[in-house]
Amino acid sequence: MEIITGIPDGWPADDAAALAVQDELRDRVVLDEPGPPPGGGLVTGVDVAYDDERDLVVAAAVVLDAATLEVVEEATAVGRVAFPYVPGLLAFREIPTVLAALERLDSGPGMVICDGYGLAHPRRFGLASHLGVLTGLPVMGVAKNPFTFTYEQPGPRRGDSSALLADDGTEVGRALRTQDATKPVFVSVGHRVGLEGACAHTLALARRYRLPESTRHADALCRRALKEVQQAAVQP
DNA sequence: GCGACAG
DNA sequence: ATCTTGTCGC
Repeated sequence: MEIITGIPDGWPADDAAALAVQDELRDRVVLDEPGPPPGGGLVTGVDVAYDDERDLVVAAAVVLDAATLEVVEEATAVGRVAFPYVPGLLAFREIPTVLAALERLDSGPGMVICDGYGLAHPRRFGLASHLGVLTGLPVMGVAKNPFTFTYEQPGPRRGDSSALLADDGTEVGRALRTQDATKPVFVSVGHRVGLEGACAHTLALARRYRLPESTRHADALCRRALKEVQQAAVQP
């Protein structure tokens, strides 16, 4: 469980190289599929935690039964941080280790839900889109912040939503209220799923808390796994 | 030029 | 993301 995922050969070494990769992959995104029907099947939450001191990143993938919200399977992976944090280039920091965690699952992941954005991105190719193109899986993103985008405050009730807008007025996602009187989450499409379906999945997975159960489980697991790795580093 | 900016 | 104590509230 302490195998460290290597950074792939040819991984972008600077911003310019990363921008070129986004430019090359962006038109492989599939946006004309409605995606898997909400409320059933499998959904997999992915998330990462960092230790910048040791240059480590731990990724977690947690598979849930979308109907019952029961955990079906969990996997983690440890890697080297593959890129600095640059707004708009988040994917290059997380993807190698997230892929490693996904590959360690025995079950098929179904639809993947990640922290961050897909279409809602400066070049319309955020983490969720990137992960989708690399895996071929349906992927959507649920973010906690609006990034650089603007939105009208949605209604106060669970299920109320409003458009998340880019500078040019394009709808790149939705601000979706998942609980009464709590801050909305920001949903966007990654790959092979529509915005309506992505919002429906988000609501179905956020019955009780603001964030979907998938991301809550993945977040808890990668933090736990990171702590274990840190303990092992101190006490060999 | 300056500030803002998913995680 | 991460650094960090207590605290208000269901």
